[in-house]
Amino acid sequence: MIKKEEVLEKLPEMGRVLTIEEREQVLDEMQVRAYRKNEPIYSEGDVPSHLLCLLSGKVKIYKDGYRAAFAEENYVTAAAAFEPSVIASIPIDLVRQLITRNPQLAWFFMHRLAVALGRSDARTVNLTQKHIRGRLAESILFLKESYGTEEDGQTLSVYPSREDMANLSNMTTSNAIRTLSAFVQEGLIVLDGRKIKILNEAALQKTSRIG
Amino acid sequence: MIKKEEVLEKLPEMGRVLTIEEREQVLDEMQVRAYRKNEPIYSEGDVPSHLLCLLSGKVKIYKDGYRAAFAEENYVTAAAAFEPSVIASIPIDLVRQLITRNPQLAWFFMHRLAVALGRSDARTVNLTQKHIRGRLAESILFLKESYGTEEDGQTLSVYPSREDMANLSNMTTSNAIRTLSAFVQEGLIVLDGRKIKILNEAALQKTSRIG
DNA sequence: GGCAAAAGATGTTATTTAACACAAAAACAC
DNA sequence: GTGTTTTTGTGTTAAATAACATCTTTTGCC
Repeated sequence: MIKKEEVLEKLPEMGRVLTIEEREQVLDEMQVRAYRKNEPIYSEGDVPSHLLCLLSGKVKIYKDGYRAAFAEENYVTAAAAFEPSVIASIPIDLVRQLITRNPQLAWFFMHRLAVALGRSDARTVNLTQKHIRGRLAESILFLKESYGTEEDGQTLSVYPSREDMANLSNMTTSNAIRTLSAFVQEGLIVLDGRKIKILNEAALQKTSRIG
Repeated sequence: MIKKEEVLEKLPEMGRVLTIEEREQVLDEMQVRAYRKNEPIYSEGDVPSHLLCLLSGKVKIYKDGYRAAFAEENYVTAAAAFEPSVIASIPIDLVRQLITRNPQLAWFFMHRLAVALGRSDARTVNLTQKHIRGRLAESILFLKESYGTEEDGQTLSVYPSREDMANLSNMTTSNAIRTLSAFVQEGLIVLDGRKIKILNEAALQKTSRIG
């Protein structure tokens, strides 16, 4: 069982800009739920009525998470737990209320949306302007930035399948396998099953830029 | 000379959510300026200190406009007037103040950012999953949606060069020229210099989907 | 008008990447 | 364990698209 009091501490940056009373209200109306591995969280076409916050675990989102509720569109993607995960859901009406009363929260979300928009545009450039090697190198670096590494500081702490890597980098699974092998040959990375260990990050960054 | 009073009327949806006093303040601090054709508006690396609103004319933006100021990043793109244009610039500090006091304005911007993020993601899919014909067809339809048509309801009211079409669709100029010609052969469009007249929008939409 | 520069058009070739076929290995079920 | 499915790996072929060369037409400028 998850204690709600512990949850708000984890609501990453959002909790910080809330007043005591607002926190109370969030705790009151929020639902917290655990998901098993591969359990669906939302499906394409669903109406987003809650702001979803991933508290722990990992989720495979096919496009995005918190965007749909604000755009007042339905989900165009689906999401499922990638490993056992805990998710808090806050009714979007409450979020709207809070934003109305707390301008700092409004800035918080605007800022995140604007940053996400910049990233999305950068990703478009990455996927359209770079060749296979550059795209795959970028994906590996992206995974490191997003999820970090194990204690050695080199091994990614996510273990994506070759197919996942292919989807992330917009290429066929065959080409992801082949190109990963090439990176191993060149001493950029080491593979151990699905574990990816970065040996030469500088060279990987260079590959991401020039292919 | 442009009268400021006339300007606020034109600030598209933003003006609507402002109170009388807020409008006064915007009018007071806002600068309005005309740009000649091809005159640069901002350059890559500039620090965005104002919210820019295009009042009339057309601007060629290489990536986006109002995003950078909220993301608190510098411009990663450049923009120039595509034809004679008028632009209002509102200090971002004032916008921040207004948002703090007027929650509706916060919602307005959040909504737009969220919608733009959805579009950006859709564009990524468009450019990565579709083949040349699909991408070019989509670009033509996009231009119709964004800028509309002349009185005949068929001729686009923008006149992009072949190179512009190529950049928009992520292909070489040669291929843009060739594919546009193919569309003419197939009776989808008619070309007259840079004018593009849509003859068969349904078929164009089908081409955009299936290539 | 006449020249220079830019834009448009078209054909040929080279490269990249997807598609496909198949085999080996690993994960999973019973 | 044994059979089954999924994932991974590798080679071959075919398709899409970029790169390049060349020519024509249009545009802008003096």
